[in-house]
Amino acid sequence: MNYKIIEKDNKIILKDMKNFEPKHIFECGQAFRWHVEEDGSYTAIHKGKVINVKREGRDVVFSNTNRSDFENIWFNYFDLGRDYSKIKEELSKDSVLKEAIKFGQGIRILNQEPFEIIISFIISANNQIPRIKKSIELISRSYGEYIDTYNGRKYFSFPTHDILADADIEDLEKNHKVGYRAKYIVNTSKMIKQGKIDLDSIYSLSTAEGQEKLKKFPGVGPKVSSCILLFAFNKDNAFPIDIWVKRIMEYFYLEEDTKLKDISKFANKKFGDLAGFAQQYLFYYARELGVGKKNKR
DNA sequence: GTCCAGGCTTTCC
DNA sequence: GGAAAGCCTGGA
Repeated sequence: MNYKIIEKDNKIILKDMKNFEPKHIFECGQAFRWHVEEDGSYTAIHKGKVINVKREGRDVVFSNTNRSDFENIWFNYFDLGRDYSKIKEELSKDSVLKEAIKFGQGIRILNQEPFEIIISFIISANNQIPRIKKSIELISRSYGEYIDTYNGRKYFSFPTHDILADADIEDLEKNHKVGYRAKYIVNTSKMIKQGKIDLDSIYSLSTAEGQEKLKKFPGVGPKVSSCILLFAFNKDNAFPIDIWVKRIMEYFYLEEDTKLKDISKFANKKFGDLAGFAQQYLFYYARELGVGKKNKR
């Protein structure tokens, strides 16, 4: 890797770390549990550990952690084994991506926990990011376990599929603000609890095969399954098409009202194995620009 | 078999 | 009042 690791005072510091910008990573819509602190750092919980991340000049500082957890948990979570300079160089051959990467140069794709991501993206359908975050927080507080307090804020683990399989649908719907998605959450959790679909088996499947399997869950369609594959199962060629990506793809590459399947085919052909990374740069770019609002018919 | 319209909870702008 | 990281159902 292109950086040096220093450990001190319950912190891990990566010196001269490139391609790592907390704002880009945590606000490109892939993760919903990162809380921004007053000093611009971000705090979240993953695998029963609370961590705080901050960029300080040329370095990135990880607080409330140690060498062992960093190597065993966070190295993989933050995708630190991957060469993002190479990915950006390859994608920059396309002029649109070259511009998009200027906006979100510090984006990385996190490796998150499958069950939490499945439920999070079921909630994301026809929803807004602030509200998605709120629902996930409420669910964790009610059904997860208290783990730690950091900077005055309590952190709770995301509940297991066994817990959510037995949750009350009306309680989720009303008190946790997920609305009609509540039954999808409970029924998906039940399918996993009953062993109808083995999540671990998806790691070794192709993207297309994994997508077919995930779409068996209620509330999971083409877009949500693509997100799950990209953000939890390491499928780099998955290309989730939400309203923003649809707009920006039509704006720069295709005509308006292109069918989702055709956008998908185009993206896979154009970006190939890097489609997932391209999607993240494009999504961030589209939202920064507000593409589509001005472009709308 | 594919395609498409309409409905869905609630919050945010 | 419209839109929001869409999906499900029913009918053509």
